[in-house]
Amino acid sequence: MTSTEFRRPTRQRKAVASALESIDDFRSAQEIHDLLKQRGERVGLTTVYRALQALWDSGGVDALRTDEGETLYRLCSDTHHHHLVCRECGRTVEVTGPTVERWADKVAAENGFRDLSHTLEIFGTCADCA
Amino acid sequence: MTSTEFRRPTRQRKAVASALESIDDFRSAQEIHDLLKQRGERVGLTTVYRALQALWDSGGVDALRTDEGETLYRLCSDTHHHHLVCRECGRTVEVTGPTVERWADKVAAENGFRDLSHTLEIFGTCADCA
DNA sequence: AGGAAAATGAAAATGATTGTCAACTTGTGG
DNA sequence: CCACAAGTTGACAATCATTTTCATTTTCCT
Ligand SMILES: [Zn+2]
Ligand SMILES: [Zn+2]
Ligand SMILES: [Zn+2]
Ligand SMILES: [Zn+2]
Repeated sequence: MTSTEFRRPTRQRKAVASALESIDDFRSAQEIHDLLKQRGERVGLTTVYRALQALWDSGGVDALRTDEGETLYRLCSDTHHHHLVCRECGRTVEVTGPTVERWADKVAAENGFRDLSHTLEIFGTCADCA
Repeated sequence: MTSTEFRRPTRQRKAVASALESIDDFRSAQEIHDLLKQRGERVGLTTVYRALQALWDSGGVDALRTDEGETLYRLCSDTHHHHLVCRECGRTVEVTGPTVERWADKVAAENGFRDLSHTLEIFGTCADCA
């Protein structure tokens, strides 16, 4: 059950993965595509979308939805965590903690819900941008 | 600073507000539009979008983003809260609690972030759908 | 009444994402 | 070495929610 990897590690898929490794914050599929173009890697936009989707499916990346409806991706650690995102510069910090996890599970269980998952994003202005 | 109301309470805006009052769960702009059409209220889709946007701006409604990129709206209470959403039937429960609020503020402050806000949605399968 | 500001809505535009499909690559077996 | 099948690619078209445009209508105020 090692669906973490592509079925076939093609040049294009490796390029997308490599691009993700070279950046720290969230980027859109189109930005990844532009980055690859700058590097001279010729990868179709459609393929970038598919590669990111595949990485998401396999849990290799984190995805974030902007207010404008864009999906941003970032290589993520394998532990469950959430994000602190700066509204100004987009800087993100991974945050973890049992507190919120337990609270979410508890309140859901109290309402008879099963098979839980949750999304949590914290937005603010970081120290540098304040 | 009573921006909670429309600048002008037109027939169309009252119709949208009325539609929201008649339903408990989240609906898309298009669904609201269809509902109004069924009621015989003639309101343009664009106007429905604008009315919902205005209600959101003024804090009168809650908005939720689906995986498919649709924005759903629901009349909401005026207190800060989050949602427990059933993946199957879409039933939603408003949940509140200081625990998660304090945790979010604390972890953000620890990282030097200011002017905070956050989004949190819990998904699961409700008792009826299990 | 009369003019300005606000609001409406039909139609066109936007823009991210997905679908299509012919061409291309890779792996396997004969 | 040579098909052949399955996997993959990418240019292009299609989708689809939402936004823009802009001419027309309504509301508000004097
Ligand atoms: Zn910042
Ligand atoms: Zn969590
Ligand atoms: Zn349910
Ligand atoms: Zn909260």
